[in-house]
Amino acid sequence: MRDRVQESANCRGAAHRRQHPDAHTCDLCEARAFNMCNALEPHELERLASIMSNQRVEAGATFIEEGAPADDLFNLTAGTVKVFKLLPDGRCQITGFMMAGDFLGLSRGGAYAYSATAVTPVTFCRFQRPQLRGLFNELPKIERQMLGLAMNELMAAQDQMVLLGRKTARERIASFLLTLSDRAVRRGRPGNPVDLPMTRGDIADFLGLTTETVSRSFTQLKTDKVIALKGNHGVDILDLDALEEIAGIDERGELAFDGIA
Amino acid sequence: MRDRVQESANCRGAAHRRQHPDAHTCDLCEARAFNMCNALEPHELERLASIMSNQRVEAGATFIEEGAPADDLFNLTAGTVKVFKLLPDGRCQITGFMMAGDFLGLSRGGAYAYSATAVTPVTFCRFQRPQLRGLFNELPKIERQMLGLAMNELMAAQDQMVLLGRKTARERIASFLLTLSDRAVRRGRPGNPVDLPMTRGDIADFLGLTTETVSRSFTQLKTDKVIALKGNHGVDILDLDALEEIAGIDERGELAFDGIA
DNA sequence: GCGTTGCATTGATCTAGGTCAAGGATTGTC
DNA sequence: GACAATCCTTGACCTAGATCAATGCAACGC
Repeated sequence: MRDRVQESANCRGAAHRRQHPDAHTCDLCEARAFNMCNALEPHELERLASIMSNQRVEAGATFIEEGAPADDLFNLTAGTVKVFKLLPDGRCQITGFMMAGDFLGLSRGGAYAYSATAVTPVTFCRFQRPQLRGLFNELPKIERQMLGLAMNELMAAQDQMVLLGRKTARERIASFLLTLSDRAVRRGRPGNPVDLPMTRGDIADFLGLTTETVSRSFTQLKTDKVIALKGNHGVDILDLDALEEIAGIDERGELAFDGIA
Repeated sequence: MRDRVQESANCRGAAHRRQHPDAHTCDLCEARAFNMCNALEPHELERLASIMSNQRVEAGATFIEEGAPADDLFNLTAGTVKVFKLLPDGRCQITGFMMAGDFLGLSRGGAYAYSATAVTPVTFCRFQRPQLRGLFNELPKIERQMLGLAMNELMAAQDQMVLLGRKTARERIASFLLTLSDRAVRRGRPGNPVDLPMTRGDIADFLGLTTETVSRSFTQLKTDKVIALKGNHGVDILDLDALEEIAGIDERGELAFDGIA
């Protein structure tokens, strides 16, 4: 979980795209509709593509390490990434699972503010900070778009604080499933058989629980006929109303950020 | 805690400033150095002041209510505000204590994403969203500044998730004291006798604990000679190293956001 | 100056979820 | 397609912090 990704070693497979980044790359991008490129015109997109590289990392690769020099910014185009922080004694808190369209690379004092590990194979656009900063002046639209993304993430973080501070294990699991379902829908995928690419341990580290409690809560919801488990990485929502009731509603409803308002 | 503030009823005292907002108002602003006005030239500041109103609310006043139409944005200039969310059954999670320079008024789907109540008497600049949005086009600097503020808040939120998800009661209290101390220093106030304007109940709702546990943790730290209590609203840090050790370090260190990098 | 009234502290007890320990089920590899 | 390596589930037990219940204290109005 802690080995740094070597570009040369881990980014095969996307190499040809990396060497010829062009507008075409962006045309095919599945994340296009909900990331910072959203508002850009074709020629602006080309400008953006000219300063980025397309990369791919395998599941398990840690490509951002908390405290390391924050040279780059990442925009996910496919796959799932866990973003986490460690306490000195090794306790882990996952602060978010990132998916297509999400941004990565927050820095504080020039160092990454968190670590990031691929949960599935992942592809992303990689930007060098100075170049991206230059582009901000050229295309202020991007900055506005990023502000929107940041605000959305901030609201998601606040929901997560409510979850971590005040919800029971059962409520946390219910909220988690609904959130994942919503995110899938927003990305044009089915919201019902919920896809759980991460392990029970990851879910535990995200929800402030232990693997055992996560497992027990799943079986409890299964016993109550609210969900059905499809292997380790899928969940069927059998009774959506019940699940929402358990979760305490609130997380549903559009996560749409309205400009700055 | 839930009564809506009536402008006419609660904003006396600042009325004359509200009717004549001008650059002078901003000249005297104590929050100037660390809020969104930071980067503005005098004439730009004047432009900003022309679309805002200065207001004051008393301790206990709830001036933002979750779910209400998010018409305005607020920029605190003095005092402390608690930002919180409620679960359907009344459980409360405070997602942050806001101070001079902080922004308030995040919205989702046109409605405020949280409630905000003044912990002490509070003053703020109030903006109507459409007007502020217009100004963004005119002064993109503001947008950049806001992006920085949002990123900083996001990092603080991530630290808080680690606290809520993985820290013990004792560690939470230690972290909380250090964070408050740092924020005071960043605002040019003494960092050592830490000022706690909020109640034990508020602290509990922020740290995901109960009043009793907060109280017990304070007395425990007092017994260990790490802190001394100065009444209910002040704490002397006697052994900073010990406190940092208990907190798990990490939150200290500049919260400085580096542009977008 | 003196009740009143919300805080804060402290104690006794309870419990949700953690910890420890054993199997079972998947998944990937050769 | 069998083995290894994870990952998941379940059970027995334990503990940090919640809950319930007094009691102490200090700020404020009159």
